[in-house]
Amino acid sequence: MSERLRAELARVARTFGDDVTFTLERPRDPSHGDLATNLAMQLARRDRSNPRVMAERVIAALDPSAAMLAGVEIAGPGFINFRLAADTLAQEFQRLLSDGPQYGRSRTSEPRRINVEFVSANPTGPLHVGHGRGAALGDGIAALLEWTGHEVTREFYVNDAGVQIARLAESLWARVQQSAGRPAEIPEGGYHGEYLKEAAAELLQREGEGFADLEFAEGLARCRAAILAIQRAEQDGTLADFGVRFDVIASEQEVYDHGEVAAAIARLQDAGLTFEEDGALWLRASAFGDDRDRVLRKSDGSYTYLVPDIAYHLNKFRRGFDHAIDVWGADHHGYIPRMQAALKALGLPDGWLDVALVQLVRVVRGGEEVKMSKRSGDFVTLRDLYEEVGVDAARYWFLMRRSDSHLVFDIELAKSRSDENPVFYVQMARARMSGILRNAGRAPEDVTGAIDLGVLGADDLGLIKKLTQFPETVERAAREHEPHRITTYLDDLARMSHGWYHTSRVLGESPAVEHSRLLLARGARQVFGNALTLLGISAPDRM
RNA sequence: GCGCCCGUAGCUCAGCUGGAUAGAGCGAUAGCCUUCUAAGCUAUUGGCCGCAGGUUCGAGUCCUGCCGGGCGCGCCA
Repeated sequence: MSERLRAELARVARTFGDDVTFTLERPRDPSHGDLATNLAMQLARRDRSNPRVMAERVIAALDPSAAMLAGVEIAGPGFINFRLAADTLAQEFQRLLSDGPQYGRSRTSEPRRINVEFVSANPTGPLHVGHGRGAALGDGIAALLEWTGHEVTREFYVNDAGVQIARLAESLWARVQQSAGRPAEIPEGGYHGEYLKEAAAELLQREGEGFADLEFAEGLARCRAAILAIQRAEQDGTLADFGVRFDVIASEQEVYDHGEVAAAIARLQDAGLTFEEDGALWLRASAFGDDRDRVLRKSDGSYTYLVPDIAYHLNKFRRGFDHAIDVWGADHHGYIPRMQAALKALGLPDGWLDVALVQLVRVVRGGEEVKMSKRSGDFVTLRDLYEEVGVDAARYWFLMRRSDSHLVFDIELAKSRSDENPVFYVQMARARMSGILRNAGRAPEDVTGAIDLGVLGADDLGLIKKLTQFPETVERAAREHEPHRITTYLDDLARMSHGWYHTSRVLGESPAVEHSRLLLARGARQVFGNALTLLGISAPDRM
């Protein structure tokens, strides 16, 4: 809605010189008009002149018809406040109705191919609550980017080549031996979980008793493949039931097998970015923004975790992505500088990789914290969580807060059917809109025609304005990679909708009012639905 | 010790590339409503935006130092 005015202001700004940035925003106080700019103050700052005088010059240069303006005034220290032509709001609302499920989508002027990598959990156990937050965030960021016109690939990276998976295979082999009635011990640093006993029993049943008689190397290799398949299937199932699907599952082992790890090392060496010391090979990371240099190849000849990770990111770059976003747990933040240093050293564009961090989640039941201990058994898996509170509540909750703030997940509250539960509150607001249309005996898409703002009151108009802010909210959330802006918007919209529901009767009003309010109910229902869909949350017509 | 994140109302948190008088929910207090779905509305209460400087016409927002909390600082992943 503000784009034409912004363009016109930009044109005027250029006539005063081309290096001026300005904002155009909705003032908090409605008496300040529909939109306000600080352009005159920015120009005055540069020229050391009087902002109010500058504002007059800006206004004189402005073409009111180009921006559909009904009023312009100078206010405060030099703001220019604009009032839009009365039918601007009605026009935008009609666009909401005609765009329907597409409302809120936009086409960026710079569409990019973007890879969003998230969850990427080790295949050594079930996904926990923290992975859930990463899943909701990554999927939310991906959806936002799609909504604004980017081409997005959702990717999951499996660390299937490290020592963790080797320990897991050894542990499983030990369980197989035990199942076959032979003495065997879980190795040092191995996995003691019950699920390995079950996996061992299954394996013996499927492969026959002779499986336990295999030679150690062969048995281990098959245990490794078996446990990897089991864990991957388990994680994929958990994510699929959570509504998250990946386009690409990338494997660390394949990065090795395809020679990419060796190639990455060679490339770093050829570029003179490495040196040898104490029998190890080091990366000169400190020359590229890291605090210190980092080991690439240990003195025992094996690689550190960093190397396949570098190779993997090069692989993503080679696949033609203009931009990559990684979602990591906040406990890995110390890893960012060395990754960025390596990519910079290899000549990737600045800013190519963006790392979004998710803070850990504290789970609370009632008032009591649920301790996350694998040993004690009251460990809450992601599946446990959403089977108890529902996928909708879980996804909404994970996205309610900025990802870099700590999140308190209150299971009792997320389960409750009350207005204290934000998810319920939002879904209820939409269900009420559906209810109005249902009582009117009208399908939403059959409520058509023009809205008449003249017959409506302040609550109606406030709600309409909020609805028409949805597209800019999506754009901003996408630009900042911040899905929580959508939940915050939904919460505001729900509050306004519940208020409207009580003050503004629809059915039984005069035909003109009833018609316009039915249109409003349809529009509100649409925006709620679009926003919830974007976040992967259902939008039921009845609660 | 060094680095990163956080610090906003009693609690949980928003706060738009620096903008006009810092907001919401919950809680508390008072009243209203009893409904197109019961979880609704209004008012009141509540803030040295961690502290101290600085930059700016203007700072919750940017810079510096300090305080408090979390996390990370391995030839682990």
